Amino acid sequence: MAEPDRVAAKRKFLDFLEEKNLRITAQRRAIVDTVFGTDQHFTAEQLLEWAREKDSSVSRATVYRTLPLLTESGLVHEMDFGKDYKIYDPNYADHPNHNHIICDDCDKIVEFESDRLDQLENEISSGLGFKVKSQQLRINASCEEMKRLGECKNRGN
Amino acid sequence: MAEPDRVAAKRKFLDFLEEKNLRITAQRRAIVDTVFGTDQHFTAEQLLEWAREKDSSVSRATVYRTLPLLTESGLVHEMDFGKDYKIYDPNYADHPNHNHIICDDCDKIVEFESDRLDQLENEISSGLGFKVKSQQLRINASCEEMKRLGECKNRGN
DNA sequence: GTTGACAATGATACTGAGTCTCAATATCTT
DNA sequence: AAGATATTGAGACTCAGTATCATTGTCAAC
Repeated sequence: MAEPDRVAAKRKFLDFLEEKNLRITAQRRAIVDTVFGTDQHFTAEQLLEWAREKDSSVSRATVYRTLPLLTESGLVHEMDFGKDYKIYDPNYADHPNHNHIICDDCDKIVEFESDRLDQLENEISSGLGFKVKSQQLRINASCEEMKRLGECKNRGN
Repeated sequence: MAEPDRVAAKRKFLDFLEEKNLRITAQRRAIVDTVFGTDQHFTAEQLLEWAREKDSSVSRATVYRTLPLLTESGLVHEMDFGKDYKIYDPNYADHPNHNHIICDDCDKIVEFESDRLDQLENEISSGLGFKVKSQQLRINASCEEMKRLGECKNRGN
């Protein structure tokens, strides 16, 4: 969340490109600057829009081509909340394995981490004969009740 | 999983339709018979194909119209594993709140339940000011390691 | 600094799951 | 049997994401 982390993440991604002998183009720069210039979740379409503000030549195709590189590098997390589009999370490097609560009332997404949860998942998986590669706990919830009581506690997204 | 449960689920759904003043048509019968005649996970397109074997007049539109009724009734569970199609689980009435491990190697899906997990989820959610409406833990895993050791333990799907 | 191999690009056609529309048909009530 | 209306199938449509391809940009070798 702090500025240095973002800068570090950006550098890590540029290193990642270099390692794979991929070129650092103006469009990729615009996309990467956008991604690591926010801590908000975003969709591919939003990323296109934002990146175009930095470099109007960025095309939809390039955004969709760069997104897999970002997730492959481990710096951005791709998430599927059952909508017909995917959501990307640029905070993943800082908070690996975090999970999400989606409020069905106000569409806000709240992140949380839990060591107990991670531990439980590993226990269950190995008990079933699997090695966990990734996990995603999605909780669809309602803050309606909370609103009734006052402010809903979530911090937006 | 026993036969009586399937029959019960089917009756529950027909009651559900009646309560909502919805009609029991030949097409819906074919769809319902299909859904509660298997314990396999299925996609909308698979359901269409199977239902058409019972009644060739079943249309894609009707399948897509009936699916939300099935999930609304609580007897079928809709799941999203990050593919571009949804997967439906007719075992939900028997095993509410169960979760899934998807093997990235062989695409098999294994179900599991955990009271400890349910409890932990509720704790976390209410701590954050939410009331859980539904939850879905998806674990992407590998049985590659398990295969190396012998048979992978999962029971297919 | 030219050159050339080839990575990367944008425009656009395409895919495929799921939705919408609407005229025709089936169901249930009375 | 008749009317009110829920339901239907066919097919047009949507929209996120993918594939294609001719053109352009990058970088290493010279």
